[in-house]
Amino acid sequence: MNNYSKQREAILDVMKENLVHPTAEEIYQFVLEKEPQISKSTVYRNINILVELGEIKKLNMTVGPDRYDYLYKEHSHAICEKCGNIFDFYDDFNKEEISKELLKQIGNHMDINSITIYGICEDCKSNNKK
Amino acid sequence: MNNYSKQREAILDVMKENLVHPTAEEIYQFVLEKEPQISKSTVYRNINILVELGEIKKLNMTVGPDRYDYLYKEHSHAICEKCGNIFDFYDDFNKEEISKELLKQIGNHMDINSITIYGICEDCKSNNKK
DNA sequence: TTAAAATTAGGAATAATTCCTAATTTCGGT
DNA sequence: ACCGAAATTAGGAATTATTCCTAATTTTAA
Repeated sequence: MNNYSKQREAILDVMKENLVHPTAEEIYQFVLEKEPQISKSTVYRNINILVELGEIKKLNMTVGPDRYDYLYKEHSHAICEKCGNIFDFYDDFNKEEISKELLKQIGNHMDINSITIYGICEDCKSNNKK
Repeated sequence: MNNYSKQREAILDVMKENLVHPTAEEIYQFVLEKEPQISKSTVYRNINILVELGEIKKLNMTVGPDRYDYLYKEHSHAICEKCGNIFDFYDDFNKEEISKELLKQIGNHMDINSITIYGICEDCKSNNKK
């Protein structure tokens, strides 16, 4: 795993150009413009490889399909569990500190990749159509 | 939405008895023992209702299907992105404080439901079969 | 330049979840 | 307790999201 291919390049380019947390399907649609013959399985396979390589990040959604993010700059995410909106969040609270706290509590080291906050956003609170 | 049904009751009971973060399929299997005629769609529908009612929490997984948790006591989760292991995490770092920070950054209120940490656990680090 | 290894397109297969419908259960008012 | 309206159910079909399979093509590295 890790040979060059213009398809994988195009997918990474799309991620760099679109900082909008696209779904796999949306990435596929964007990439089609650059590589009209690309197949969806290639998109999925390469997304997974790029996640594995740490080039992009998978955002685990409560609502709808998972989303992906290119980390041009280290940040975390706050996700609305109702509408799926994602708010970028530049950590002031510190991973190292939380990491130490976590270690104390679960008696287990963990390499922290990200901290995600799940909640209900302002709009969903006011448009409360429950 | 919100009439009594023994099926929904049984699902909530299962969640209270099994503090193991089951998947929807696992919940279905557990509930079958109490309600042998229950259908899977009923399980899915009621899981969603219980999440909506705030009785149980949905855990958004990186690997495998999503999991659910009954919050017998308020806590957060640290999830291994490789093996899917979930570590319960009793917040010492304070939601209120993070909430204020978030507000400053994204200029938007949000009711924080949970904070989830994603990373790679000790075991996956050492058994590094990448 | 060439053989091995990796990647691809395209579509089939699988997994997870939601939707549909007619029958049953629950609820609220009397 | 009875009755009509509203909610819920079982069962299965349908949909959505993702992975897997295969033969052909591309990339790599000697």
